[in-house]
Amino acid sequence: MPRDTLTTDRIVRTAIELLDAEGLEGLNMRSLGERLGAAATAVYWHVKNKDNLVMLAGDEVWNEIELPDPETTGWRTAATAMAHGLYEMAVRHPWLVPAMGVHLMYGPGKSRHDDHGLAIYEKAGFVGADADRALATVFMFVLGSTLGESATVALTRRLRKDGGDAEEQLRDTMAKTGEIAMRFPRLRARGETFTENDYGAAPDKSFEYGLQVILDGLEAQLPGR
Amino acid sequence: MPRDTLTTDRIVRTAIELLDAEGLEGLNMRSLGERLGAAATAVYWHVKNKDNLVMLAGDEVWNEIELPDPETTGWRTAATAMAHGLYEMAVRHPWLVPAMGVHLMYGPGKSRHDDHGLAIYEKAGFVGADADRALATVFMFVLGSTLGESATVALTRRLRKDGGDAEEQLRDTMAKTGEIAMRFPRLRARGETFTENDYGAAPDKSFEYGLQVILDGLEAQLPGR
DNA sequence: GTCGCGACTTGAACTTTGTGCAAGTCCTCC
DNA sequence: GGAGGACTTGCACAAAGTTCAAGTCGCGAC
Repeated sequence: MPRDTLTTDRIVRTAIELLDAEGLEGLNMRSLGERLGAAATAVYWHVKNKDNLVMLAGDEVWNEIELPDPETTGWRTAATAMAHGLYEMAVRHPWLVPAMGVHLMYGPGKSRHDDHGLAIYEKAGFVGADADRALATVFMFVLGSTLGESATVALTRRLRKDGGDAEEQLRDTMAKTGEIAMRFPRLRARGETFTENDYGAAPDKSFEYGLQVILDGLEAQLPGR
Repeated sequence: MPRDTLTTDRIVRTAIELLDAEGLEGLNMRSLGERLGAAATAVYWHVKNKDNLVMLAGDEVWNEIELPDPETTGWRTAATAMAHGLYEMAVRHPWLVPAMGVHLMYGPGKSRHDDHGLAIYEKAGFVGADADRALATVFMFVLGSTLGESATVALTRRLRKDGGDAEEQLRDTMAKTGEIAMRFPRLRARGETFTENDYGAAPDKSFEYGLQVILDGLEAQLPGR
């Protein structure tokens, strides 16, 4: 029986927990070590450095996404399901998309996902590089859509940490946003319908709308109508 | 004649320069101070803290985007131009999109851009919340599309800073990526066409493809055909 | 069994960086 | 010319990433 030792796997899983709870800038090696019941620096034997750890974590989470079979449901249903799977995963791990802008993510997890995505669009009738482009179109849209959510999560976390006045500061931020918006006619027109959770409530509907519009557009590209 | 004093404006412009040159994690208050010819902490009189500075910078850059007039060119041309403007701006400032995932960006610059975007889609025939959704669809796609570029820039900068072996490490990274890809049938099939600058060359074409597909999809939503 | 070696862990220490603070300097207005 | 506010500075501290030399543990060879 080997000594109760750290493994890269356990480190990555714990890092993901910490990232989910504390965000990208909340993750630090000391608390990671504490959570693992080890010295902070013990991690460095298993993982090159923090950037590397984030990359490992940022690949691992792609494994959470279920891969629907396009044979049984049709490609469009499968594509929708996969887009939703990605969206929900990215919202569950709000550090992922920002991290993808700083570290090139690649690895078995993302590759598994990409490969299946290609399968779906090839099944739809896209050939060669067109399948890549179709996949990328949906993909980039989904990732972009989660940016706002990530920022909101990060903001509320920061406010909560700053002190008890999270509510007040959030209201303050919203007020300033609104005030600026008033200077622009179309934004002002919307301001009258605005509620403070505009950033929190709208995205879901907007995401679904955009996704279906994009799939419409892709469908129109297919040769067989 | 007032003393040659710092202004928020000059601070923000210098911060943008530094962000462009060194990236999000390369920006630090000491070198910013040095560049400004002032003590690092002098900045704190004008700006609350670093996060705040990044938010100011992250709003300012939106002013670089030209706003095409949909009356003279037609909405679709205008929408395409605006999407390109945003894409190029985001590539010029590769720290922007990652930062948008961590800080809620808002301010006069982004508002100006958003307002004009709404004008274009309203001109196209989208009414009320549909204009917001149409704009958001294109928008999120563009932002998502720049993520990969941002990451590549950040990676090469990190490699260059680590030492002279940037080339070697980049090749190493690519090799590992390829090796993993080999385990998945569709990725492997592509691997044979792969060149090392796959990440650098493909995006442009892919972006244009996706953008036009999305505009097709949006056009199909319009009542008057 | 014990010796040795490689796998793994630890604690101390160094460095970088964000930021608060008290003291300073400069300008303007009375 | 003095008072007060606008702005700047240097010092100092704390948080966090990382290195390193010195451990400790367990297994296989003799």
